[in-house]
Amino acid sequence: MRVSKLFGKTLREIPAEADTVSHQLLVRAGMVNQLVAGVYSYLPLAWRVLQKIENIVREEMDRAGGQELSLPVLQPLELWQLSGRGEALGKVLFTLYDRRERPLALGPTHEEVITQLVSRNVRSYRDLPLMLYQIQTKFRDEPRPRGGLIRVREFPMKDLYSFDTDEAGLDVSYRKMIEAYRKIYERCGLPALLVEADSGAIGGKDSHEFMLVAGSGEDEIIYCPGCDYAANVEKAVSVKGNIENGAPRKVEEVSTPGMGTIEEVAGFLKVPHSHTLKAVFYVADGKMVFVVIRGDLAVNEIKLKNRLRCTELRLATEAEVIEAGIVAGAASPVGLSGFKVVADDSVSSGTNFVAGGNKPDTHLRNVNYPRDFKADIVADIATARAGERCASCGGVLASTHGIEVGHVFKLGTFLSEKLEAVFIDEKGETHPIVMGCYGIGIGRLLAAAIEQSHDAKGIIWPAPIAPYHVYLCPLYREGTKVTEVSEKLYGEFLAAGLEVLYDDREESPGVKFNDADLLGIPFRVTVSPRTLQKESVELKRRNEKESALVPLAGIADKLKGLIKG
RNA sequence: CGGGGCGUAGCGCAGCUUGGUAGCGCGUCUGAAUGGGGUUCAGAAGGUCCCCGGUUCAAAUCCGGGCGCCCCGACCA
Repeated sequence: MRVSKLFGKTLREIPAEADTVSHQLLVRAGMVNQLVAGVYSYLPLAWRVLQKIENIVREEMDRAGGQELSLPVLQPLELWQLSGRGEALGKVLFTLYDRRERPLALGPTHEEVITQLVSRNVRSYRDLPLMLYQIQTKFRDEPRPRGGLIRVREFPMKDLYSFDTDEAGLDVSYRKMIEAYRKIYERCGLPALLVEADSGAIGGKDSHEFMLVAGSGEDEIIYCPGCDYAANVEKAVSVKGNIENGAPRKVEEVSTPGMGTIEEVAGFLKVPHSHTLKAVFYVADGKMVFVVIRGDLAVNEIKLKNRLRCTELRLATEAEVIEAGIVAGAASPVGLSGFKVVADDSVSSGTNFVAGGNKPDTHLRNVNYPRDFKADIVADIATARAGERCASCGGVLASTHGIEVGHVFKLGTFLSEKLEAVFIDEKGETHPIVMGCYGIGIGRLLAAAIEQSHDAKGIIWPAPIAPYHVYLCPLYREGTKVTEVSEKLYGEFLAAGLEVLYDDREESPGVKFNDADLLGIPFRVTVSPRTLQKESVELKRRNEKESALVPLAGIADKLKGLIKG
């Protein structure tokens, strides 16, 4: 491709709208253009990268036994009501009406469609296992698109769905996919970390995410430097430890004038935070929930939501708390009734806690579970934090941020049950198909690759996904043989199967070099009177500082070798 | 949905406080010189000042309403 003809202009200045590095570089390199919030056009350079990523993904999916197909974007809303996930997705679902006023959704994903399709084509255990995938545009009306291509509302995504006869089969498919994903990230130059994840609105059991560790990442990862434990903070667990505070004593009331927060109460009574119990109030699907947790810990709303099995969960407003007759600042489940009480399992990790007295300015000492209060649910609902102990090895947990570049789920049978995707086993018995699903956002992978690999000058593409292999850069063409030689080289490179960006513009060396760096093409070949004097060209790798003179003869083959290697 | 910011030429911005009909840099086009890291000089084109309404002799500027975009949070397969 000749740069003079390439559609897309490079920008010197950083676009005002872009905050994230990958976003800035994508815009400056003339690769993407925003149409509305979270919706982008991909210009030729970006399109080439997307296709390369897509092909890598496709190859690995095929290798793992996947069969590619194409599914509708327009989906009847009923299908989402049938699966029950329409409600869970809520406003994320783009909806529209056809001319007959029939409600439709733009597919945010395709589990429902594929399950229905499979239910019509699979009858027998002989048809299983099965892996089907598609690489298509998905639509999600995200509450807040951000970070350029990191979180968008319309985006290309690969989804593979596995169908097995039993859990053991699902385990096999799941492991195959994790392996395939590892290869994909490796080929894209991304050191992705496998972390345990919450399965969210999609439901199901096991779930893992692949994370690219990056400061700009939206997700917090809790990991253990001492072992291989790593989890999304939504899911992460830690050792809460036992709090030694003597044998249970008799409850006594203490006056705590004006003391409301754990900070204040603990300070006033001169006890550590871990010797207190904290009460937090939530509204789950419209009902007040009373949550108790040890004073030094924080509630993890995702865990809480999962335990409550509710669709909507939010903190109760001050007015709602008062309305419910709760004494904010001095509340505890002791002696209270009429609320659903959820306790973090830390309430049984110690004795003689300080808790609210359910009277203004009053707290209780020596509160013990379960002696003094009961809970409807006792479970881990705490947020794991860096500095706490690892549940697997006892090491000290650390925290970092990451960009989610892949997510795999063991769906189980809930969708196949709802949509009646069943098979008949050897004994003639009918069972729901056991499902898994595995997604990779292609555009996000592109953005993540840039986040992972760039410098002050621009993008540094890993060769397998670079839009072009070689940037052919002639200098000082007028009155010299540079043009002649460059044109010849261009032809040779193309003939050798190299992907070449040929900067045939009348620009100064600075402009060309800076554009070459910005676009991040792995190899730059400079032709100038100076190099031609020595029958050579200058070869420079984008990711290295030094360049070298290389003889003209055989340069195409040499490049070919370097790119393959 | 809550909080904050922004909207003026293709891009980045100034002008708005104190109303008088728009300017700078980059880019683009023309010409010349230059020649290894965004080169210099000369000239030119390019604007519904986000939209609607109001105040005024006069609105980019003041007032009201709306829309859009970005950031933080909520949220987010």
